[in-house]
Amino acid sequence: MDSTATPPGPDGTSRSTLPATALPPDVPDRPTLDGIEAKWAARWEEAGTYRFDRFAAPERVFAIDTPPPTVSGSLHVGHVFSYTHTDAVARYRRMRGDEVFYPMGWDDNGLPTERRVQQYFGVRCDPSLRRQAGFSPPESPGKEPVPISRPDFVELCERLTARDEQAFEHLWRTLGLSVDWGHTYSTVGERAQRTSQRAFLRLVKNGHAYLAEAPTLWDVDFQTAVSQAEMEDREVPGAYHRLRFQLAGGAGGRATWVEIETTRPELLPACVALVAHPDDERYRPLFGTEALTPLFGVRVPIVAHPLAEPDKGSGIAMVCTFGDVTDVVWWRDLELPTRTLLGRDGRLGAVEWGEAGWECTNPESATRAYSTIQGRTAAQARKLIVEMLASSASLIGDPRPIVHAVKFYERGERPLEIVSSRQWYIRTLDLRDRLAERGKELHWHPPYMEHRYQSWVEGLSSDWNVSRQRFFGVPFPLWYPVSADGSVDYDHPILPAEDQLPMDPSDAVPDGYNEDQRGAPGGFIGDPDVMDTWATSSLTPQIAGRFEDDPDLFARVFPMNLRPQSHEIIRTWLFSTIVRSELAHGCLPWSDAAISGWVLDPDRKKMSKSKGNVVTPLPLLQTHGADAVRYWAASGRPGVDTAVDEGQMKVGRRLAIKVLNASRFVLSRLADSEVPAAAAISEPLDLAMLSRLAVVVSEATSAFDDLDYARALQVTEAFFWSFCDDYLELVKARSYDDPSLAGPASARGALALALSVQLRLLAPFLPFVTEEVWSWWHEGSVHRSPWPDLAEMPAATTPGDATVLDIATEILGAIRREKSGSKRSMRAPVARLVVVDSPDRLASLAEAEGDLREAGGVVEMLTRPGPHLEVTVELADEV
RNA sequence: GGGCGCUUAGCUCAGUUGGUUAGAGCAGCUGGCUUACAACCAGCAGGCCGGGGGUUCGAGUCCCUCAGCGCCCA
Repeated sequence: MDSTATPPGPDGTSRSTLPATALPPDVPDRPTLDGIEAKWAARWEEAGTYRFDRFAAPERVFAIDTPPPTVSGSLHVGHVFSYTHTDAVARYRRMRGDEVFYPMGWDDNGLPTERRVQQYFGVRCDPSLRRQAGFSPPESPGKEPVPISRPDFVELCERLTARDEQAFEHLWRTLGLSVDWGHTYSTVGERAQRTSQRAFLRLVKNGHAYLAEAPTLWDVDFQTAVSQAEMEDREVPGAYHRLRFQLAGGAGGRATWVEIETTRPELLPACVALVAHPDDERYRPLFGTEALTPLFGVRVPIVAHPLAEPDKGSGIAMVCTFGDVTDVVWWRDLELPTRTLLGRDGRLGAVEWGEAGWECTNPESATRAYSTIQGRTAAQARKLIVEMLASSASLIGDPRPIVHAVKFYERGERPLEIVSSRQWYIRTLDLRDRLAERGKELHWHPPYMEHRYQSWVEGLSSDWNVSRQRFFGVPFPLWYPVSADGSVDYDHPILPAEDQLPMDPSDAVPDGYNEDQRGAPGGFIGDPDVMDTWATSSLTPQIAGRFEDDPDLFARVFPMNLRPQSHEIIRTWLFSTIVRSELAHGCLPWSDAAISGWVLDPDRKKMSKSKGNVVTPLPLLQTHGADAVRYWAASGRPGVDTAVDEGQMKVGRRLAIKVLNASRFVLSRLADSEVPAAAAISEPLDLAMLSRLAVVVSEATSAFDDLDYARALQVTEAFFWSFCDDYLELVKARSYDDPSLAGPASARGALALALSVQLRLLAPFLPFVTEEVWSWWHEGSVHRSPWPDLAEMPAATTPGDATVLDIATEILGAIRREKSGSKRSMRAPVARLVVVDSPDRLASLAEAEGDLREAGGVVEMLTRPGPHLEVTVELADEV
């Protein structure tokens, strides 16, 4: 066996990848990149090149929990960017001998899919409807959306997402992701539903999930609850309104008014207290007394709470149920009553003034005032109530315009309201300290990304609301008993057995009941909601690893090694996955998290649909080729935002073409006879080149071990170009000589080894061209060949010592400079070359003299000892 | 308001624990078809390393401060 050709594998066994008899090489005359994506994508699939060995020992498994892309969203160049990073690492680990578990998932869960289906088919989900036998959607969307049952709606969602998944899979295969397509999952598929429902039931049983009626962040347009993680602040214009409240029983020379400032005057009817800071001297005398709301005459207590800000407005605020999250804190801490105003549709509901909870001094005038705003949206009501306040002299001065941060659902268009509703929660506040610890245990790449996680954990203010009032998603797998009087008993949910999962309670019937009893007194009713998409996405390790469905597989792949994702979903996906893993397994779901940056548009602006600057990836892949696009992506360092740069893709394509041509040249030098073994590499210049390459191998290896694929690429590429430009030129003439001589044999051996090593170093980045070239002279895939190792180098190689190559290259450069400066061809002969340098360096030079003279066309070469390098080049006269 | 990151050539970016004259690619300019490659090659030019202050024999690198950009959290 040829030692250059069969380096030992990482496990010490020899993995035969380079048969010694693969020559003469089957090298095309005009090698091309055209069509190699389709060709190799198909062959890799056939050969199962990236198939995961599900019986691999756990310590050999490298498992990747990769983001399932949202299939109903558009293909985005950002996908290509970050997935390439992960793929490069996956390919590296595979070549290192790991069994790489690299499944792909599709995120088809949630609102984006729901909306797309509504528009595409012209339907509307009505959860109160029963499944229709033999249902088929309208031929084309009509004017009015057709109401259909939840199971039917879900089926349409599945039908549409199946199509979207194909587009994504096509993209990934074109890009050359080395995923095992046999392990694909979807976040709303049967397996995901079962996993998600089972995990939820277990949380219910052990008390980590609970049902509660509580103030809930609510989007009035989507009419669904929203969790803290889906909420964002936006700066919007607003105004402070100064309102005068009469003090109840204020007499005897004391002030009879108090003035508050509010940005939400329309919530005045929902006012339940006035609050000031306990240390605020201005209001201290008022604590414990009461005031009357203007227009409505409701008595509200004046109370103290440290969250009241003395510097804000007049220093005293009105507490409403509920204007913002601070109101909720005050309401809870101070045990204030509830006066609910806003309904789920975002409009002011009916109020019986004077009745219990709405006691007031004059029900008649309160009713009159309220009738103006009842049924209006918050924005409409605000205008109207300001007019009324102004005419009743309760509004002091003009509203003061400000810009302030208001909470929005990240997909929403109107500010979030807070309504009281019944929701399922997962306890996260209790876990805060442990979650912070887990954040410290996780290896973050780059490390500073941990701050985002920690600040999120520190800022947690509520348990995780996982109920969503939507249709497409994973249903809550439970029912509630309906009492004899028709009221629903939420305190005693009916849980199914785990082997009944997945199930939809709007379709399934609990044991001991029959379908007739649905909704009837003494019967049952299904939970109408679906889970937050993150309640399912947070289980991707369990879904992909088939937790409980295949415990043997799960034990091999979990905990996983790598979670790659972008930074904006640290608080959602990364965080929630850690929560679920902590609750279910008491450990981190993965050891390392690689956080990629964003892709920016060519002008370094953030891409967004609304700006219309989203770049789609397929045209780029078609124009430049997959390897070229991957090259651009892999140049973006971990965590760094990177602009789409077609210039870089062109550079990548040139690199790929260079690989073709350089390989063709090297292999043509090897065509005539057997490839010499590493032991035949004896020329100092060849050994020097390999010394430098040995350094590249170790640098690329340690960079990859640190998940710094970009650095691995950079050192490899830099070496490759100098290898082509300098080393190949220096050995070219010698490599053409009689192969039975030692010099030419050494050159040929070094060329073969260097090419083999470099193709393997480049394989994670340029999987197509390296495989193409590899196939010219090897059986098997370069992607299953062993990662280069210093043990492959000839024994005489000294990593790092490349003096012979350095000095020969320097002098070749001087010769080229002279020819270029004299505007002569590179072939122009050098009549005389004089080199002055230290005796040591001259000795090194002597070892490469023959090659240098051939490469430079040097007729006569003289050397002289001196203090530093000095080169004189005398060109021959032009003929 | 608290925090994180960035600022180096016209552009995009490297630059390790402080250590020769700060690097690369692209773009630009000047040449060259050289039996692997004109989808190529050679060469040249291009920098107050954001501003200021400090530590040090020595700072792009460490500390302080200011400014701009981006992001996270409240």
